[in-house]
Amino acid sequence: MSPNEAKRAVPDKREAILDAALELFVERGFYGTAVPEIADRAGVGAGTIYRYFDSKEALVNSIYRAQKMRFGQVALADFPATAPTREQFRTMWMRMAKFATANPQAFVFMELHHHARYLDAENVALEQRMLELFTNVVVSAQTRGDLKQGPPRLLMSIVMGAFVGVIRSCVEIAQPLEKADWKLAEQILWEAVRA
Amino acid sequence: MSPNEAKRAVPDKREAILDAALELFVERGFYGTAVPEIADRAGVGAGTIYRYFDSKEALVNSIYRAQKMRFGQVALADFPATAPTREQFRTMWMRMAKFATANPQAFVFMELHHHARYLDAENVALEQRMLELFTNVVVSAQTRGDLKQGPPRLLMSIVMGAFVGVIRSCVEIAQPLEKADWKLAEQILWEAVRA
Amino acid sequence: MSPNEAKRAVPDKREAILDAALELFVERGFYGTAVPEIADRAGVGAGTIYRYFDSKEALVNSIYRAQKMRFGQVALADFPATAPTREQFRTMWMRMAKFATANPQAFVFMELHHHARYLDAENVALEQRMLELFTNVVVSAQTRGDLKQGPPRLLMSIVMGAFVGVIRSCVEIAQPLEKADWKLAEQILWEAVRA
Amino acid sequence: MSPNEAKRAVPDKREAILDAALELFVERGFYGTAVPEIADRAGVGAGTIYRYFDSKEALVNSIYRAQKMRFGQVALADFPATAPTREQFRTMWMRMAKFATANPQAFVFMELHHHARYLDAENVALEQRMLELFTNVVVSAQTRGDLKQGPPRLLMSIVMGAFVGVIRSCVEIAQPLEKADWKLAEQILWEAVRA
DNA sequence: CATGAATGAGTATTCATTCAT
DNA sequence: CATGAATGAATACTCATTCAT
Repeated sequence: MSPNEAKRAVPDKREAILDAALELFVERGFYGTAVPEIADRAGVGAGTIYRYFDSKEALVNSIYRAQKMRFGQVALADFPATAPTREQFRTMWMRMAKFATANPQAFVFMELHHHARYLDAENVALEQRMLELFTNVVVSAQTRGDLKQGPPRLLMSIVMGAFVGVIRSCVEIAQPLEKADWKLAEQILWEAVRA
Repeated sequence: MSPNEAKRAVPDKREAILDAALELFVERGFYGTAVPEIADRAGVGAGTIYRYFDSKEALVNSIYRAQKMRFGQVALADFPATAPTREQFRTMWMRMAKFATANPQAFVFMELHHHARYLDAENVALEQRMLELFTNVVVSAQTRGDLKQGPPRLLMSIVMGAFVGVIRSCVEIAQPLEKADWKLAEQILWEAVRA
Repeated sequence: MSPNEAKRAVPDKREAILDAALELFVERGFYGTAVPEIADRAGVGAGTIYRYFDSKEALVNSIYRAQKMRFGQVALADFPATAPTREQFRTMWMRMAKFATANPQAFVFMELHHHARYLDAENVALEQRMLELFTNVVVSAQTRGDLKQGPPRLLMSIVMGAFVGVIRSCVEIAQPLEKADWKLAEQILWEAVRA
Repeated sequence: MSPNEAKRAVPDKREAILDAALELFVERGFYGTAVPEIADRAGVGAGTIYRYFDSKEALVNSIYRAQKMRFGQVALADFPATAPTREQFRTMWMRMAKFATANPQAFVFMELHHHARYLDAENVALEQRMLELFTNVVVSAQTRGDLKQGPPRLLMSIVMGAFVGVIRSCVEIAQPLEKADWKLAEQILWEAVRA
């Protein structure tokens, strides 16, 4: 058995804790979730959580950081900077859709904790950085005359808000969206923001 | 002094509690807000809250019910059922914008508590009823061929999600949107969903 | 209408409070009874209780004092000091039975609060005085050779304990004892303690 | 070190809580005793009580059940069903005396909570069962013509009431009764109820 | 005098965190 | 390393008491 296989075969406790906490934070919120509940669902002792995380706050920040990074990776890796705007929009949207379909809870988690008082400075900065990345993309596209003029913040609020709305609706009825509907949604939003 | 003035002159403690609680629930969440904090901000004793509400849950449900009704009044009163869809859309959007601009916190509050586990049956039913009202409007417009085909739920998620996105963005930067930007947003969303 | 009649016709609030409190203290105990509950049952405002009594403790002490005095009056007034012991015993027993039958709750109340921590010094002294009166009667009877020898305290515990046992049994089944049974009980206890 | 010794060496916290609570409930009553007081006297943290008992009510019911069972064991184990009534009476009385002398507080506790509103259904049933056992013994003895005729409930009230009176008197002066006095009391009560 | 709304200290209970095993 | 029993500070809620009307 290779070390790699071992790792996958014995999923380490840290991962189990992160997964359990993510689920519970989405279901019940941060303050509505007790640490021993997390331990129970993760199948570890309550004390064990404190071997891996300094505190409940550190735990939620770890989750936030990890998911945000993963999302950033998926959404922005090899961003087709030179492709036409229509192409860029479709790519972004579909990558986000892919991530959110595969990890609906992670997506909702990020939404819920966007502006939580217990997010640490590092996460606030991370959030800020990603916002800037997206803003740059929007501004460039506006400059090229491909998107409607107007406050970039407004355009982004609309697109991201709509995207979140669709995901939340999926989570509510516990049913993923069909591929065709994702495409329809993408089409709709493109028609919304294009010049 | 008229009775009406008298009423305004004696600031109602019940109202003060509702206002303070609404603010805090938005800032910190339900479980993140301590009852004495609410009392402090409302300028009343902690025990006083229990003269007006049976429990913290009853309080949050009272707020939800009151705001949802107010929103329903504003958005749906004298709905122009016979007007053209374009006109209907604009009316709805601008009414919602007016409500949300005047009560941004109330709007965020409703979003946050949409699916909270502590919402009582009455509020769940109320929520359901309002969803149906909106759905009917959408389906009618689709039938007339004025809106894009596709799951009504999807269209609504997009429009409402976008609207919420815009409001949240305003709350984040603590600055209301200009009237012109509201019109722009309306235009954008209309282009998104129109046939 | 004479002043006396007026008093009986409009039973004053003080009396109503005392009655309500007596009942509730018996039903639920001192700490188990809330002052507003007393006010409700007495048909007065909560604040009114504090016009007549300094505090909840003062109220319970007032009740104790009043009932104990009434009981002392009934039991010891015109005590037949020169009658034969058998006669004295019967007289005492039947007077106590009469009092307890007419006021079962008052009797249970006194039992329950006999040694409560919140009894004030005056009531402790009153209790002490009445105990001495009874002890004197017992010691005299022992001296005359009419009662069994042994610690007077023991004899009194037995007789009073048995009496209380009978009363509590009546209260439990919410049914007063028949006259014949009272006589039987008296006969039994006399046979218990007579020389 | 044997397992048994180990058990005694590690003083059980559950036991400490039960003991402390029993004492305090006798001293101050159920509602007059604060949970942290119990914790203090037991030498544990306040939260610890809730690892062993669901609530303050569950705690008081646990104590009641345990003591009642212990008392039942002591009083009724190997009951000399075929012995003469005089012998049965002496046996019962002395067993009860032994129990009550060894555990005066436990005895008073049971008396105080006999009819408390917070006794659970199981304890009410237990109480009922034990009452029936005693009633059967009395009725049998009456049938044999060894006890006075009359309501069995009355005879039992008298004997148990007298017994409780004696115990309470001991607790009041914080001094156990001499063996001779127990015998005297037994003699007195026997003469009270015998045919 | 009488009231009952208002208060805040006090209650039962929970929960993040520690630490002996 | 892992545990979960133990802790005590913090929470929701109650209630004796006050005081403006």
